[in-house]
Amino acid sequence: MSATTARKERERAAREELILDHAQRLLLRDGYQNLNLDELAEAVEYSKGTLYLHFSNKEDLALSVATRALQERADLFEQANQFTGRTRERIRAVGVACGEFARQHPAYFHVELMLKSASFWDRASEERKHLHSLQASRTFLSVNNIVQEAFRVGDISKVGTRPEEVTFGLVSVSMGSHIAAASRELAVACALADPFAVALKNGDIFCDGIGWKPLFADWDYAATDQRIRQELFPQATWLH
Amino acid sequence: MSATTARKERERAAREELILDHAQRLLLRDGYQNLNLDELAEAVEYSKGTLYLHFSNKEDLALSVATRALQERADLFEQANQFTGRTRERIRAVGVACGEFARQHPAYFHVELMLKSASFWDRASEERKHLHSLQASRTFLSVNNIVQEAFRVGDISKVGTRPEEVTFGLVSVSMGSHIAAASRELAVACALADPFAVALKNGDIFCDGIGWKPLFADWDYAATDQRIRQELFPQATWLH
DNA sequence: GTTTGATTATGACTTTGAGTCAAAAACTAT
DNA sequence: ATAGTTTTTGACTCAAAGTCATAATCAAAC
Repeated sequence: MSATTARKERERAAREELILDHAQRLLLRDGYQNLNLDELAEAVEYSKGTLYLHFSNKEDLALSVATRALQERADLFEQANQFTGRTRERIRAVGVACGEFARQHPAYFHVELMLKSASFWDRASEERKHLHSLQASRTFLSVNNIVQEAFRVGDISKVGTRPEEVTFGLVSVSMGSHIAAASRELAVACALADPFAVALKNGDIFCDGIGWKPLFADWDYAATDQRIRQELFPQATWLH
Repeated sequence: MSATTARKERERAAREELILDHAQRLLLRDGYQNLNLDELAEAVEYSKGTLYLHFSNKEDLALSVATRALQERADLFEQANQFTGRTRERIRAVGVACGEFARQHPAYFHVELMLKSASFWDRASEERKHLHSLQASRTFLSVNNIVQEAFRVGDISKVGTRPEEVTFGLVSVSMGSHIAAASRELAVACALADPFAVALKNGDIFCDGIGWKPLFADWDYAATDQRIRQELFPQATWLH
């Protein structure tokens, strides 16, 4: 690749990031339905045609926004995987990372939900779909690795249950909690103080339920939390 | 109200059901984005204008489809509430009802997810929104009643936890499991045999986690299941 | 520094489908 | 049968996604 082509490639990538930045902002403000490509073109100061040089259609664009966020999430998960300690402390680090991500990206779960609509996957390009599933695998493996090890070292010893079932449960609890917390009506009905904390708490209950040692009552997880925050998120400001 | 007016009202209601039936079918086949009102008008053999005599816009129509399904769900939940036995057996009856509903309405969770998109609630009519929240309350209360009683009789004795938090957890686990199970990729990665059974299993784990007595290991829940199926769903055919 | 051919960007245009409303059809009461 | 009222219609408007012929820009050769 010549020097010129390399520069062009860089410029193209930068423009794509610019488009994604604004698309994310508008998506967050208006939702997918009301995302207007004429307005987006206006915002990034390129023509609508140029948008289509990057993305094959609106779904493809939205999927890319979601994938970029998912990548950041996967990065956080893998970082959390570096945390040292008992396996249950490590899965907790992933839980905290997940909450931290949700705090920083209040719209992410909305976007992810949007992706569950079948029509999306019909229209998005194969390439973007592949990139998305790559990042999805990274988050899945981050969790599953820890669960596997927990079985290996005997911190989980539930007979008749495969590691993947536990991973599936953890993902379900986490996803469900965040989605449910995002539903204002339910959050109000349940008088939830901190919708992010509730996902962690539900995770604790689930882990206790499968008997993942050390159980919540048998360990100082407040200390673990503090260590997680110091080691993994030293920059973040913790209000509680 | 005169006899004529009464008849007209009946006819109008019947037409609305007809529209909702076909809308549900097309929504299931094509998703919300690709639901075409011209095609729907064609299918129900009324003009497009007539659709707008019933629903103020496309979102309003989709919300109505969702509400109708939710009503059926709330009916099942309230039926399940009649089940007699220990509180944990009763919550299990609700769980089975939830799974039975998911089996009968494979699209429901997709539609419910769609509703989480903010733009929906901006455009739907106040009346339809109210009807929806009414049905949502019914399902919430069905679960919350049992949880309250479990605290009252001492089957749950977790200090520092309010009943509503437990209810929120149960809803999260159930919703999360069904959504996660609907995601083909994850279900395949985890090699799930029965995506419906997994929601129940996750519920068991969660209940064990909060120490809801009798614990899963201390009671013959297979027998409870059989009783639930005989008493609540005698008509259904059980493959397992 | 000008020409030329290739690449890239544009925005006017096409198409699609949601939502409207004046006119037509159907119904009701006298 | 007729006049007045209500209901239904589908051609129309309008907004926004997606296209593509043309314009602008760029890179290499002379």
